[in-house]
Amino acid sequence: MTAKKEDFKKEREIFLEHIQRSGLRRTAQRDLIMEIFLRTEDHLTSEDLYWLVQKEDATVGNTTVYRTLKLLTEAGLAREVRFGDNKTYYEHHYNHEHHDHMICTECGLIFEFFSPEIESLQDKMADKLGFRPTHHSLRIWGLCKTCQKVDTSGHAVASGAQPKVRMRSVTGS
Amino acid sequence: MTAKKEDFKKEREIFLEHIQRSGLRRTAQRDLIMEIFLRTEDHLTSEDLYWLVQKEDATVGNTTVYRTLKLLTEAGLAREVRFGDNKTYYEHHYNHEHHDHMICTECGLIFEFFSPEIESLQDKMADKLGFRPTHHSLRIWGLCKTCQKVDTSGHAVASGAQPKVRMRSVTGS
DNA sequence: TTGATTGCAAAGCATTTGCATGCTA
DNA sequence: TAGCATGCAAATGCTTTGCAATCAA
Repeated sequence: MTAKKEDFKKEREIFLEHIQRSGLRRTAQRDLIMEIFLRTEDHLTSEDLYWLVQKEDATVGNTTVYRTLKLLTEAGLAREVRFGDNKTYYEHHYNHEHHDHMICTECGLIFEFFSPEIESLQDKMADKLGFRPTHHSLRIWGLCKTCQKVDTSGHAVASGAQPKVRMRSVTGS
Repeated sequence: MTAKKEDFKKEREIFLEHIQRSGLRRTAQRDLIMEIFLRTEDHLTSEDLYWLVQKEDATVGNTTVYRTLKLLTEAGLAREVRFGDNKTYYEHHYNHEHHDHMICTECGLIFEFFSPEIESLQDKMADKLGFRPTHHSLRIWGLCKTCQKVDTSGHAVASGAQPKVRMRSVTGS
């Protein structure tokens, strides 16, 4: 989709605009946190982001990262996702079409996928119940290709649900 | 499905069996908590259940309810569900077919529904990604029939996402 | 009698809030 | 200069754990 080397020009613009419209102020911390968030194509928690920010500016506080992630969410650049481990993850939202997630319970790998058929069936179900849907969340847990092999023959190579690598999206079917 | 007045004979049996197999002990508290859980057809948090238990035996502690819900889950009688408000809800699991949820963001009403088509499409997607699914969760948020009407004309009659009423399941399509 | 169970209080964990200080606009 | 932003520490809300006393088997 965004074929050019991602420069996040539009994203920055959106963030600054949101800040101005809300009567807020642009600060070095917010800039830095946004930059690092934008260049990290991953599902990350506030703490994950905090440590990334720490590497570049150790004076930035935990709280500011939390608050800035909320801001990014309000601005439409980020989206909160939960995967059942009682943590809030954030993913890119701007220019990222709606999608669902598959989560490998062994290595923590997260796939994004999209199925128009599933979407339309969901709407059909809601309609049948007289329900007006605003948003939804579909998550499928299981074992990814790699962990299936490893899991049957012995111990996993990389376990612990830490990696949180984001695979390229798959659209189907 | 279970047409007769629910007596939960089988459920009790399962719980006791699980306790024995695990080398655990049957206690008055566990019995009481199980009974109240079984007779409450609802999605409830540990705290919800705690207060119901309090009404019948005020000496039972919070912690015991937590621990017993875990036990009930292990035994296969309960299942944990999360609706995004950072609380863990429990629903009946034994003899309750797999289903998904629609959650009214206005009144907290929870619908259960099941769509074999959606299920099979999910499996298809997983298969395409070489993913072996173990479980999944589909939740749709929005406004129920009642809250749609109320919401457009003025204030909601019953708001606050508290009721947590469980509607009869709907299967489709 | 033994060791699991209980209930209290305290600890954990992720997240939020209060507040004095610092800094944008 | 006004008042929003920051970062620390403390508070929160849900859940889990430590532990001495209790109780089932």
